[in-house]
Amino acid sequence: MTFADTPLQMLLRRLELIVDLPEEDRQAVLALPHRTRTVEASTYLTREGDVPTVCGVLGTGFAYRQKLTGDGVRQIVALHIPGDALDMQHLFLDMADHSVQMLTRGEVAFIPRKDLQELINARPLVRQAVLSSILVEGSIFREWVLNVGRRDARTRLAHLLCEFASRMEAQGLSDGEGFELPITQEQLADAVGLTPVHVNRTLKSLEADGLITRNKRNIVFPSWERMRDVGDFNPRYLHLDRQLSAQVG
Amino acid sequence: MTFADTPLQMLLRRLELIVDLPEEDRQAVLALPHRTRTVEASTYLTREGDVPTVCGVLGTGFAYRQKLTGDGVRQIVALHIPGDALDMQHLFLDMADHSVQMLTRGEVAFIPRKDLQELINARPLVRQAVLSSILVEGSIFREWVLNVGRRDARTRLAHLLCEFASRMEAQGLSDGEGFELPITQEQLADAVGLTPVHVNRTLKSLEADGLITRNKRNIVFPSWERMRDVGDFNPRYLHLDRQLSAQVG
DNA sequence: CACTTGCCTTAACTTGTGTTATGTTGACTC
DNA sequence: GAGTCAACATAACACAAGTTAAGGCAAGTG
Repeated sequence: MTFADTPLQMLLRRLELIVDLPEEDRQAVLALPHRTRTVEASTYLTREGDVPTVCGVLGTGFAYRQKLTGDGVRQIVALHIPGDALDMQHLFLDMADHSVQMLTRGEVAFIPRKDLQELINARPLVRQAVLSSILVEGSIFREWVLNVGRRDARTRLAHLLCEFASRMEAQGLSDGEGFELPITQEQLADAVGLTPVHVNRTLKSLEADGLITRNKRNIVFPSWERMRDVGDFNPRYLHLDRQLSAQVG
Repeated sequence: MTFADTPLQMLLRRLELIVDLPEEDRQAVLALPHRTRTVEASTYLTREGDVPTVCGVLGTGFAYRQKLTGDGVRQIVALHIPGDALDMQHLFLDMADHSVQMLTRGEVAFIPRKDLQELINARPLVRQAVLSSILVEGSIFREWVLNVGRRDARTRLAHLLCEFASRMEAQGLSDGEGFELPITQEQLADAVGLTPVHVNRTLKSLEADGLITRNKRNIVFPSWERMRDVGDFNPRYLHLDRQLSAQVG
């Protein structure tokens, strides 16, 4: 685990989880114009209604996407970990339909959208990798609809924790069973469509049943298998296996 | 409204809602190899776990995407109307993470996935249109997470009806205020994450308040404005305005 | 025409989650 | 080291939505 990687290196690593890239493509990704900045927790990277001009890439720290109902009730619709691109979802759209906000302080590389568009236009394999990762995000949104629509509080929370752990591990950011979930219970509630009070009850119940151990915001699964069962978690929708049959040409 | 259009013509119309295409690109879309078939209601077009090889395009009729929890509870994660492509979401993925099923009988053109991939590789503007439509679908998924996670039954149902009406109108399939929603209350329940009984209660309450008029499965909004308010509906997330700033090059 | 079937409707009762409110803890500040 | 603040914790109560069950109705079918 090399936490010293630059955001673009993190992005490249992510893309190479999807497709093998020739050296020339790898260099082209790393050569993308960008400026890297450290941003504080709760900084907005994109606001609903904005015209997207840059695409942020998370090097360190965490972020989330959120939407609001007409009377200001929040729903978090995605959580992002280092290596995630934060504005691919707006890559070809004229106006942001949701906001992106930092969950923690972190390092973000901002790539002009135009350069990213040009890169994927010029390089079919990079394009395939980027498009695949966009589609995987779509798959995660669908799973969230299912999670919020059809699972009870306990299952829903466990599912979210499993997803987070899986993704961290796939990106090489988890050393096994434990991980830090740097999120308040209120934010957690907004991610699973519950109230903070009920999230608290439910976390305590998971803990009482020995399914998780908490120490501040550090969470450990004593048994992955049991968590997987309780959370009705099947990682298929994360498409973590390398994409093969989709090869271009 | 020309209902006699072929599925590919419907698809082309959809793409041209997003970007203007030169004649050459239009011909290329229409020349995509395909076979068109009439399929019965509840036919599966894709099953979770399938390896995607074709991409269906709806010419007539309606379809939906669904996922199941581990104990078989269903959540419908998308509704599709004529002109929608039904497997763009799997265009670069190796395995289907959800199922696609016909809601009604309808005409579907099946395009080999490979040919579609080649088309968008070869033609930047077609690519931009297809990618935009994939991103718009992603935006709709996010709105569904918000809808199911944070809105009460009444608002949630009204929102779904507004979305459906808007999309039908954008595709030129609605003659104004009324439309047919060819869906059972049970399916509606699975789309909004409620029980059929509660959907029934809620529809009746909307009807009692004069917000909708029902006649079999035909629904009329006496006042769009009031429905929009009750459903907390802002069509921004549908990105119905033509995409301009995203022009390639 | 009786029979089935799928869908809609309604009612009585239950429950998971929301609401409101108060208290506790630990970190930070002046 | 008293004061402030954000986050977590807990309890009592309320209610929106779930559950179960039964009846109605229209469209098919033999």
